[in-house]
Amino acid sequence: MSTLHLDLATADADRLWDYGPGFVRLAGFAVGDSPVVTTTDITMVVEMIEKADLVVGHNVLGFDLPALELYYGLDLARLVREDRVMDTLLAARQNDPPLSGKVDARRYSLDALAKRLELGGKPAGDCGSALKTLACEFEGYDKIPVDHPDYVRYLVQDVELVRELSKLLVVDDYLRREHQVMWRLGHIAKHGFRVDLDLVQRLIAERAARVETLKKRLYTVHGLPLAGKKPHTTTAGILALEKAFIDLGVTPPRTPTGALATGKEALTQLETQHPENVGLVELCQTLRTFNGERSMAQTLLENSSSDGRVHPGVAAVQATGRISITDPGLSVMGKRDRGNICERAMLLPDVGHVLIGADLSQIDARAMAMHCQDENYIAALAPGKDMHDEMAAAVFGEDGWVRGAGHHPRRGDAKAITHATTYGMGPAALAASAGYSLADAERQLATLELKFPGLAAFKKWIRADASRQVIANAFGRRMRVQPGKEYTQAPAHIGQGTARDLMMEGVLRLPEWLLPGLRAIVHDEIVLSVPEHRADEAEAAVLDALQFAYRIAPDAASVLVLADRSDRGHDWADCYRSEKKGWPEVARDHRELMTCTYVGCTWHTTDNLSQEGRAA
DNA sequence: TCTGGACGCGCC
DNA sequence: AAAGGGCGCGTCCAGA
Repeated sequence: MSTLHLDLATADADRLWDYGPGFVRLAGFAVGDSPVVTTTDITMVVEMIEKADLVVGHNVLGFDLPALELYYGLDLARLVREDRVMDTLLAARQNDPPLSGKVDARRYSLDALAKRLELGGKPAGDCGSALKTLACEFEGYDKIPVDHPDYVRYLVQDVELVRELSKLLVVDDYLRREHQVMWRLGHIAKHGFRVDLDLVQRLIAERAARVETLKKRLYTVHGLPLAGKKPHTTTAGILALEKAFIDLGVTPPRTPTGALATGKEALTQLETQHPENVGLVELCQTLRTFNGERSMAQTLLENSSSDGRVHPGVAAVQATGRISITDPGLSVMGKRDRGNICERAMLLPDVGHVLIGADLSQIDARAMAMHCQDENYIAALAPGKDMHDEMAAAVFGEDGWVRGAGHHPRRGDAKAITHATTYGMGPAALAASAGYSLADAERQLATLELKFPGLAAFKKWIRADASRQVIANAFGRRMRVQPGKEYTQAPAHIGQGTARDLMMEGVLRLPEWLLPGLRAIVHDEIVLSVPEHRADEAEAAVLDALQFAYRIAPDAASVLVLADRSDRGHDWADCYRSEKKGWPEVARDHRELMTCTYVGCTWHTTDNLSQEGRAA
């Protein structure tokens, strides 16, 4: 068995996808326990990799091997298919999972791991690491002489660290599966998402104009400063705003920490409390409009490569294992709001392609059902049933609901309660968010416990289990729970983490010809760009992959995983035109009209039309 | 000049 | 005793 430990020295890592030849500058490798070799003969290293039984490296699946695939034709698909890659970054996260939040964001670098495991750290320079120091000195990672002794020493040390680290990491079945998963998701970064740069430019200009108007209004009417991107959140702006509120006869709203509250909630509350105060209502509305201004178009532009595409980062860094897509953050693009769902119109299928998509139905609830094995809960998720109707019937009774003839009148309330219970929401918060009395909220949560005893028992068990700090989901993903937060985090991690792995099960079941078309994963949704003439076939394949029955143990009851497909789109927003029937502008056909007569259309507004006509 | 925290927006 | 989870990004500010 020959194991090759690998690390590359490259130009700026951010430019992996568009730097061009010369990106990989120096390779360091060690076979087994033999000394580390460094070389600029990258072709030779690729040949060594293809001969090795196992290639080991830190983030090799996310960086080094894709670089060698892109620039040197490495057959990465084969390496992964034959289980010949071991990524110590993936392994480290499974071995020692991260807490939620940002606290653990820097715990998994090779440096940090080496320090934590006492493998001997790296000497730090002026700019941080030794490598950064060199990059500073020579003004660019791609300007460091490849024979610089510090550069070579750094690379040698990294390969040695990888080798030592790999000896300490446990490889389990989940980790092996995770390598397959992350290789597949790697196609999202590799191929990128095509951007409508003309539309991006137009939206940037329109936003700038709107922001200017808002700033001027706050300046002339309320005496706020004009400087800054958000004057009302600067020190001077806050002072002026406090004065404006007092002048308008109200006490300035506060956040829990005592700062001036300028958020949606506080402003809406002020408006409802003082509807007759015209000046105040105007101020609140202006501030809310300002808060709502986002710069997604700017972000897309800044992350676009020279190929006219964004190549986002894709990683499983979250405490639950959920997939983060960043730079740009595709998972946080507009969807629910009429005002910003058209952000997705900036993302396009490849030329000659259409975008297709599907989302998993109530996947968090199904994940909970699998784990808790509650008969009633599983029954509520049976095919043909509407889960929220069933939950409504369980909590509120069946009065006023005729099965098969429309939804339960309190379906919407039940939806919130189901969500609340999975995440451990208490009666007070439920009452506040849903507008119930405390007693009603208490009764509803209690009813839920009675009707779904298995669910209640499971939550109790997993909370206790979390006292060991690390819990595992049905697939074997290990998830860290913060001590003290077991009550809410433990069930939530199971719901989210298993939902994630069910989606990844679907990704693993996708036929390989679809992988180059992968464009985004948004937790329970998957988006692909496929050739228009193969769209039927692709949609069938995606639904087939995403839908299956799953049992968490040989003797457990199986639960179905079901998916709904979205529309074929000529841009990403276009995929939701039937889901958002009331918003005609979601459809690309509508957006291409010169003008429209729909009241409330967020595309054909007078502001937009006055720019230069939207339908170019 | 850079970085981390706070805040507030958005997504699931 | 009570307890809503997980994120990314832009902006501003304080502190190094």
